[in-house]
Amino acid sequence: MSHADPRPLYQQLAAVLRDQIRAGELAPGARLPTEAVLSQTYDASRNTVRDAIDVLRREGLVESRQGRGAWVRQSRLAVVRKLPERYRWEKERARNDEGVRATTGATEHDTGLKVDDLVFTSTYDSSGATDELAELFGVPAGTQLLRRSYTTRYRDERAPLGVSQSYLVYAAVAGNPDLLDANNEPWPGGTLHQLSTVGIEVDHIVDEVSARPPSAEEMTALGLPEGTPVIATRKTSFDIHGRVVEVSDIVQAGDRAKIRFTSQLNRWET
Amino acid sequence: MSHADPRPLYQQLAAVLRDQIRAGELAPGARLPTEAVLSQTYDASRNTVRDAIDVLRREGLVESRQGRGAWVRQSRLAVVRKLPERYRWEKERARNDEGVRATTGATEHDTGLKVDDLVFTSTYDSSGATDELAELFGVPAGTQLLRRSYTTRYRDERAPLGVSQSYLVYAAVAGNPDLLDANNEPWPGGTLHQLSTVGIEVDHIVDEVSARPPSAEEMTALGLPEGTPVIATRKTSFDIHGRVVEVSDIVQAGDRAKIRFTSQLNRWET
DNA sequence: GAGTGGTCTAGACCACTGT
DNA sequence: CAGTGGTCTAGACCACTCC
Repeated sequence: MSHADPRPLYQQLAAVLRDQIRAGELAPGARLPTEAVLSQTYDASRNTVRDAIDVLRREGLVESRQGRGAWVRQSRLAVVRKLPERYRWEKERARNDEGVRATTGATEHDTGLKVDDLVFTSTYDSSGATDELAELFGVPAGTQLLRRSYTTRYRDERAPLGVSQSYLVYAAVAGNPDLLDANNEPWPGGTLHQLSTVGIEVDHIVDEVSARPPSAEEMTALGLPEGTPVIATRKTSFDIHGRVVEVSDIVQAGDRAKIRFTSQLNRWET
Repeated sequence: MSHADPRPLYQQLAAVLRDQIRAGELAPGARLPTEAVLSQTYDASRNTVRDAIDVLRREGLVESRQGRGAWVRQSRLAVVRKLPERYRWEKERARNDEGVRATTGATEHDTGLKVDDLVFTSTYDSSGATDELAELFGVPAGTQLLRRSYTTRYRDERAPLGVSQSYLVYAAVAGNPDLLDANNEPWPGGTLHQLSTVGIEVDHIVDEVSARPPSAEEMTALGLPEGTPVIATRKTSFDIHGRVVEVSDIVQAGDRAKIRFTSQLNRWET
């Protein structure tokens, strides 16, 4: 590489490879030269070559697999959450005929995929409210909550698209014992219909979206390649009296999730 | 470290430090032991210690500064974009008295900060529409577009909070020459008022949000610490005739931006 | 100048993948 | 088995910060 270039060697090498990828010389899916070859080609130690490839991995451009090699990453299919359309559709559907509800799910609405392509798993348990959740729900800390944990994944893949945990005040939903049993999932009509069975109508939902690096646990749980961030959404549902009735924390692989918000504006008076 | 543990040494060491951070033994802002000390303490080579710290850097838990040391990261102040409230407020404000408009800006609405705390810079130029933009605007590829580039930063900080590029069809806004000059920024009343001066009323805005690792360029431009993702938003504004009138690409540091979207639902009939 | 993290080397062995 | 990337070492020098 160049001695005039003030950047360290591994960054120069990363830039060379990055340029080749951007130019299409190394197309998505193409295999990179082996570390040994790069080491010889650019007269750098193998560790330096590895540092360069690390840079590209963290940028999400390259993925390597032990014993096999390194490849230019393909962009993956993303699931789009469309708000507020999705929630409006869910609420409408919660009041529809039961047969219709059973055949089609909320995630299908987002992805256009058939129900058969996706696998849900759910587990239920209960826990005392943390200070944070207690304040949101307006109940004393330690109040019993129903916690529902979900994962969604493509049938043909090991790693889930996302994991979520949903919290409800136990006493508020205990009026319908069916809601306390994970075996009733997936519930036809979804959460908005579940809540309607105990007399709760949701008025508005607030989604707070942020991006961050995955924790070590999330990285393995979601099967994230090095450098992929997660999109974390805190979803809070309010009933028609302004009370918080559900809180969900949703974590999705950043490269597989998009969120599309539509803001409808009022017309100016003419 | 332990020989029974199947994880590699650097991951074990990362886990030890991570646990100390989570437990608060290493509080936010606290300095980590030096690499030399860690190397001796855990009987690992300095490179292995560095690998462990790398893991924590990528998780956003640790930040190191050359010649000084490594610290547990403090969470930074985040800017919250509140939708659709912000757009509704902008549109309302676009029709208000000029004096009111000058004193308060859209970002202040989001952050609660005073105008003085934030610095905007803007540059204007024009470019031919790419295929992608041409299709969005419904014009032939190559049609002249006005491109406006913005950065926002805190007055006391070097690195910007975010950068954005906004595209308008040149011919559509040329009716008001003031709109073609960056010296008129910040425009009182914002973009929605700018558009109103050439007879355009915006009907709805679509924000498509995704998270990804920063490119090398974005990392330096935004001064991102290792491991921080960016939130990329494609904002598309439609006028009351359904035409696309503005397209913006907004890139924000992931640890400094949140988006809060409220979905208002229709009431069920009783 | 002493101490810190950043870069780089040469070489070793391991874990996993393919033939 | 050979070839690949993953881990680890010991040591060197550099760039930067602080005293």
